[in-house]
Amino acid sequence: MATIFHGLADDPARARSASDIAEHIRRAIASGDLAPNERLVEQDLARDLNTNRSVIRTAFAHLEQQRLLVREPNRGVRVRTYTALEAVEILETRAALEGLVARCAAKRIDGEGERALRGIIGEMRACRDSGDLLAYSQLNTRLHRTVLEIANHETATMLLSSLQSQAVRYQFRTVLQPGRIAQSLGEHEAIVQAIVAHNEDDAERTMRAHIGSVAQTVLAIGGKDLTALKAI
Amino acid sequence: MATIFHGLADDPARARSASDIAEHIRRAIASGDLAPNERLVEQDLARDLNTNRSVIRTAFAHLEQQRLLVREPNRGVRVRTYTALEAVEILETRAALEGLVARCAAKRIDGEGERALRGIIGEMRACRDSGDLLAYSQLNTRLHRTVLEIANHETATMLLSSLQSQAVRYQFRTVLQPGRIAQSLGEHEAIVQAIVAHNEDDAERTMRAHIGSVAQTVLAIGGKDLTALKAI
DNA sequence: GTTGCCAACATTGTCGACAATCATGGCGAC
DNA sequence: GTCGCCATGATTGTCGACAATGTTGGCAAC
Repeated sequence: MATIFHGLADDPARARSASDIAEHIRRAIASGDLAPNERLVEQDLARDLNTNRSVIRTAFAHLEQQRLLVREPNRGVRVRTYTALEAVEILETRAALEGLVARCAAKRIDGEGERALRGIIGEMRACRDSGDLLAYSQLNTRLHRTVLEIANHETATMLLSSLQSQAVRYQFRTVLQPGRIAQSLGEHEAIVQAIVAHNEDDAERTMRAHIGSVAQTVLAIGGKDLTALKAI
Repeated sequence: MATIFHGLADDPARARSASDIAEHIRRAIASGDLAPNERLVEQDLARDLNTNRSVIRTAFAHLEQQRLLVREPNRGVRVRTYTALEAVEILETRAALEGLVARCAAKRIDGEGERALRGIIGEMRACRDSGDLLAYSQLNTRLHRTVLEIANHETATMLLSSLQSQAVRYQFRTVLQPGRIAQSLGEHEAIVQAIVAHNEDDAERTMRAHIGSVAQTVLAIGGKDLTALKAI
């Protein structure tokens, strides 16, 4: 049997911790090296990754809790399959949670946070003008993370990161079609405007509208080939 | 050293699986037998619960992901402490998620679901008249669970159960003060009415108002002695 | 040809032993 | 008397071996 981790088993000599292994497997799932429903055998992974079964087992335990793997008793674990329905569910849930976060951010925003948000919006506008989609996508991630920091809502942050880790099962390709960038920027501007104005209702509403818009785009592009939850 | 699980180590001969052990520890935390910040030693638990360290370790891995335990590298795990701030966060997050769930329930409700919800409301009214607080509290749990089933939203259900498992850290005492039961019933009636009318906006709004009301009650009663997230 | 049983195999679950790491307390130097 | 170092002990992290379990394939009976 060929190794499961083709080129991924780099530096076979180095020992790795359980969380390293878990991250490794997560990437393998994200990149498609591990197919949905594929079975993972503890002994094989231990050999391929130059470690032992205990480490693999604890890594599995973590990934199992993050719903990336499913365990069948006495039969080991499989890569969890995802459905289009589930993609929609994840986006709906993100909308609810990010709405809450935006609301908290609007409540707590201060001068420093306002400067940070306005700075990112400024850079986004530059990207729109230069047409740099990749940079825009990164700014997008940064904007959402900044809102999370301003909100300072540990519980929501944790749940959102859990959703994010499930989203690795989608291929990350940029969803930014021509035209979408302008719409996305407009939505982001509305969100920031509401937050800096301490307008909690508008903050939640615009954030939810934004993620709803992303969902529409994803579904329109994706169909069965669901791509890119990343660029929100 | 005395055993950590006083009377809890019932039937010391029976072997338990990792998930049994995890449930055991969860109860111990909920009941207060394990104090916040208390350190858990793998060897001791393995002895007290008549099992071995491997089982304890996998149980720890699960509880750690549920944020009931925190691990310090090479120092083992502790019972996670919770703060009043976190209690508020959990309620806020529940409100956001249950609002989403209520919305989905309003979208999908059918004749069978309507009968179930109306049945529960009927029983609740009987409890109000008879003053049976305990039965009311159980109906309350059943109502929320039924709404979850109608909504059929796996992702939100999972996140909510994760929040619930964190809430075990609060003492379960009934929060139903005299007078609160009438208010609670009114809120539940409004939620059910919105759901069966397929009114998604109202469903979300009333559910969020309801949980907000619970939060107020909990905070008013609790203060530092936060009790009873259960009776919502 | 089909069905049912049995044996061999593959894989997970369990367990104890050893190694690595961190905290604690004593001892001596200053 | 206080500070810093070192030895000791306690606990987690790692590892390999064995037991339990489920699966697969072959063989025989019908």
